[in-house]
Amino acid sequence: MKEQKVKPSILPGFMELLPKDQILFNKMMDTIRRNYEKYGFVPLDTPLIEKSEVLLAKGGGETEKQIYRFTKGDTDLSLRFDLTVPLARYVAQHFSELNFPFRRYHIGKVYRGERNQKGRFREFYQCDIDIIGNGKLSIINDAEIPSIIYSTFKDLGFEDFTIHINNRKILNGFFESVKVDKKIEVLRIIDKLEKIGYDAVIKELEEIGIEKDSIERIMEFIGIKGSNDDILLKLKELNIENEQFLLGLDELNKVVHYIRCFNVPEKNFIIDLTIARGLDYYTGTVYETILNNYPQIGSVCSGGRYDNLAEFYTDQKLPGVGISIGLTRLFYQLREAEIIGENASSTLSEVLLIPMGETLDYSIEVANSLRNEGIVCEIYYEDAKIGKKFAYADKLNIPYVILIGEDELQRKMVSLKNMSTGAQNIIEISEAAETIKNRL
RNA sequence: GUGGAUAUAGUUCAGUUGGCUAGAGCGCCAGAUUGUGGCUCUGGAGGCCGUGGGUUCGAGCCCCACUAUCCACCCCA
Repeated sequence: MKEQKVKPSILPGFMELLPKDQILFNKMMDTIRRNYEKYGFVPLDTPLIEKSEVLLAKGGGETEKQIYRFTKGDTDLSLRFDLTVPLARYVAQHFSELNFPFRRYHIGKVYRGERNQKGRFREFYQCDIDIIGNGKLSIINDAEIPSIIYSTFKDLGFEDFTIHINNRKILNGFFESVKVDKKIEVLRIIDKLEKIGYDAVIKELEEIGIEKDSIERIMEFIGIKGSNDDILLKLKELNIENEQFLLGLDELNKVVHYIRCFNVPEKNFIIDLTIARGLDYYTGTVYETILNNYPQIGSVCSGGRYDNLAEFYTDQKLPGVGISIGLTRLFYQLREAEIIGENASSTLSEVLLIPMGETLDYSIEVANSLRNEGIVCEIYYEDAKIGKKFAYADKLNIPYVILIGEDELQRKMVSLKNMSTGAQNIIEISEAAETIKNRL
């Protein structure tokens, strides 16, 4: 009788990686963290689980349906579905102990119980930065955010990407000026322009009952193209007298000005009147970042300005601006597109030490010396044929092997083998360390 | 929540109009004179063919139900 085994599997929508991918993933996360810290953001970590009353304070259908919610005893618990709501709670709770503007970054997992789909996960990492002001927050912050995006994606190894920038006030003001009241619906539709195309947008606008005349003006408006200065000029020349519109245009002018001060190249950011962001809490500047060689991936980093972060937890007026990188999705899609992962290694080890015969004591001594030099190494302790030990180094892509037998022990030296060239010679430990450190 | 597909070895997939003991690649294990990996060769392990019912002399294949997974819409990172 065979024992019945439990099938090893994880829930759909949860991603776990093999070592070679996890190493890449962690490198990306380190790069993002380093960039966030470079701009003076402080780290924050909050519980994965929050009280349901806290997470659900805002109410509203879509997110609420996606929340993982359960009870333990009498406690009503929920898994966080983003990092912004916990931030709001945190800032409201510790308001008196924090210094404003509060600049924090937060890298962590969030949970959404959605129907499964390609590139969509139920558990995924978000890498957020937000700047929260007490009462007010300078528009220059809105310009610094793209600078951080630029620096980060540059460091991640991308050259050709564009940060699309828009301002909700301009959109809202414009809609008011053409007498459109279904602003949120219209925003959602024009946000889809890139995806569904010009004609489909018109069709959808007709379907929700927008006047032909208004549709024409909307399409004309979102069709405004050109350089950043061109667009700013064209917007001004629309001569719209709406207060919101003019406020938004003024903000956008300042944002563009200061982005240039931050030395973000002109080719890496563009005013794009079609991006709106679905989320209804954005009130000013909004961002989306597109990798130009892979537009099908969609936005890899998005965010914007909001008026009041923590209105459900405090009377304090806390405006903020922030962005989020969906690292899990970004990584997944980069790997799917075979942009990364080509020559990935399955280990961090730079060298494998293979002891032969009674040389373990000496081998450990060698490993100690190498590690003191900052070299990542491991020793193969198991009893096996030498061929199997070399095969281990080979399969893990460990670039060097150090072979330690009786001969090496006697001479207090090591045999260093370069696994890609096959070259091998007996040298001093210090010389081996130098060789390994100097590779590439 | 709505719509559409799929389910065979660890994995990716074959499997003819229903017919003998269900196959292949990759991976895994072992070997090809025991101080040398990749390449090659030889051998081996590994399957309730998603689950339950039905049709049939006979079902991996046909029918029904269930379950699971995937894809798209909605929404989002």
